[in-house]
Amino acid sequence: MRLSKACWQTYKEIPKEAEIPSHQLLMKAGLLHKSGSGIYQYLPFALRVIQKIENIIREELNKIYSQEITMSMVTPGELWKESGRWDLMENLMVQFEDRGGKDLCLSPTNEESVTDIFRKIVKSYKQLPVSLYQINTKFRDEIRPRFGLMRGREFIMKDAYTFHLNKECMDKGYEEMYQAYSNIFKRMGLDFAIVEADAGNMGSTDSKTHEFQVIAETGEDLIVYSESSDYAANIEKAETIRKNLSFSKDSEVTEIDTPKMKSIADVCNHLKVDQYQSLKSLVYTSITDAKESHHLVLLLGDDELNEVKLKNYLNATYLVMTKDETIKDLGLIKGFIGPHNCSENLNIVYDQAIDLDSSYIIGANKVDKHLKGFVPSRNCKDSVNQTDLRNSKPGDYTQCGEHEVKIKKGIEVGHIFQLGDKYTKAMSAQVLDNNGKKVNPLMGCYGIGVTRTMAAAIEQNHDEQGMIWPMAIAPYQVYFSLIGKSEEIKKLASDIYDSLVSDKIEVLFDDRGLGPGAMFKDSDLLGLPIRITLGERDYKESNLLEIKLRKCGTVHKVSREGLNSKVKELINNEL
RNA sequence: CGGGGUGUAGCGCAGCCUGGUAGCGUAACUCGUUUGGGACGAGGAGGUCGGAGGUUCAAAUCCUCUCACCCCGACCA
Repeated sequence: MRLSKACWQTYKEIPKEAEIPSHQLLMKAGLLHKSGSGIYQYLPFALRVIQKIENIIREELNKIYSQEITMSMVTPGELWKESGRWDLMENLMVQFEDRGGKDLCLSPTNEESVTDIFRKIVKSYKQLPVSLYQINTKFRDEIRPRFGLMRGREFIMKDAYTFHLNKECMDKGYEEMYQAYSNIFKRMGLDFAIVEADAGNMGSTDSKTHEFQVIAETGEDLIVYSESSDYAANIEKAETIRKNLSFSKDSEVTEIDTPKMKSIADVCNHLKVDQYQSLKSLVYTSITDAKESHHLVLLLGDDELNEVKLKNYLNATYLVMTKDETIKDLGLIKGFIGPHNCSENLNIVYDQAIDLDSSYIIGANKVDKHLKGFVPSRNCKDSVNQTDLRNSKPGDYTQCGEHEVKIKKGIEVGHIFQLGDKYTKAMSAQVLDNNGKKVNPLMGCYGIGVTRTMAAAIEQNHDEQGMIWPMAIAPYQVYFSLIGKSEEIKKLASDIYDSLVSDKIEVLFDDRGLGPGAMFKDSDLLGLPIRITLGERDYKESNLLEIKLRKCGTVHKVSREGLNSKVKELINNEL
């Protein structure tokens, strides 16, 4: 592409709404325009990146015999009513009626559509497994779109679906997809982690699910991992253990004065003990099947509650912190809440890290009083419920107790799930097995956020000057700038450009005649991996062109004859 | 949806408190001079001040309503 013919404009200033590097740089470098909240236009260079990402995905999925299809973006409401998600997802889905009053929606995902296709075609176990995918636009009316492409309402997603006769087959399909995903992100040149994840509403709790996380400072997810083993999990899911805590056991419970000390830090400082010698008492209200119940959640004083774990443990539809007035009604004093002698309307849950036979400082349920020497196994009337509810922390150990964990941030770009028979059952998709018996096949579903991956690649790879694209997904491989204005040098540059193109090198030729500074700034901002400069003055002296690598700044001087092979070598090194 | 904020030229901002000629930087345009890290000079162009209503002789500025967008939370590729 010749820049003199391109529709491209960079900017010196960043639109104020852009807060994170990927959004700022995509706007500044003229790759993206905003159309509305969470809705963007992909300009030519962005589209090239998107297409490269898509093609890598296609190649890897085709290898595992997944077949590409395209499902309609607008789907009939009927399908969603069949699966029961029409009402469930009404906040996320844009729903509307056609002129005849029939319900329609913009697809936020396509389990229903694909199951509908499947049940119309597949009737026999001999046709299984089936693997289908599509890459197209999704619309989710997110509660709060933000961070540019990171959480748009309209976005491009690859969604794949597999159908299997039994669990064994589903596991095999899952494993293939896991491998394909690993290959996809490897080929894109991204630093990523594969982590155990929480299934959310998507699957049953025992089904496998993993997330693919691009490692980046601006990531919204926390990844718990160990360097000495292959353990990695999203913090929502991670179960790790604390080590080297020494507890004591007091012989009796005594009340102590703690005037105006409402926080654990205050009380423990006052008593000169470590915070884990106390119990943190949190009151939560869960709603399950429209029934409300209240829970007192106990954690070691320096631990934090993981709400996802609590929600899963309680099998709750919603979970909120209990309102102040309800806390009062339950006979609790905020700031001095504790598990001793409290209301029978409260369900008490202990975190796994608590040693039930040791003594702790707890709130006394009296103003300005705490209790010392509370031992759960001794001082609780009823049997004690205990489960893992805390957030993992750096310095914890994996379950086996051998590997210390750390935490880093990631951006979720891919997620693979085992769905089981949820949709095939709801939508009566059945095949005959080898006994002639009707069975509901098991499903897996697998997503990659294409546009989010583009943003994540920038989050991971940029500097003060601009973006730094990995070779495999760069809009072009080479930025070729010409400094000079004589007719001879222009002719030479044009010939070089033509020869690069005919050698199948993706080159962006800056023939706009700008000053060198402006060209270099644009080049660094756009972040193509390789920059070639033909400078009239230098070339007359030395007959050499300059090759500079965006990522490391390395410079090579090459002759016109050696240029193409050197560039090809550099490209192949990075692919 | 709750809390906070912002809307003035393509982009970034000032002006608003204390009402009275619509301003700066940058980009874009023309002419000339420039070519290895966002060149310089000169000239011109660009605005329903988010929208509606109100107060006033007079509103970007004060009042009311409204819309859009951004940030913090629940959601997710």
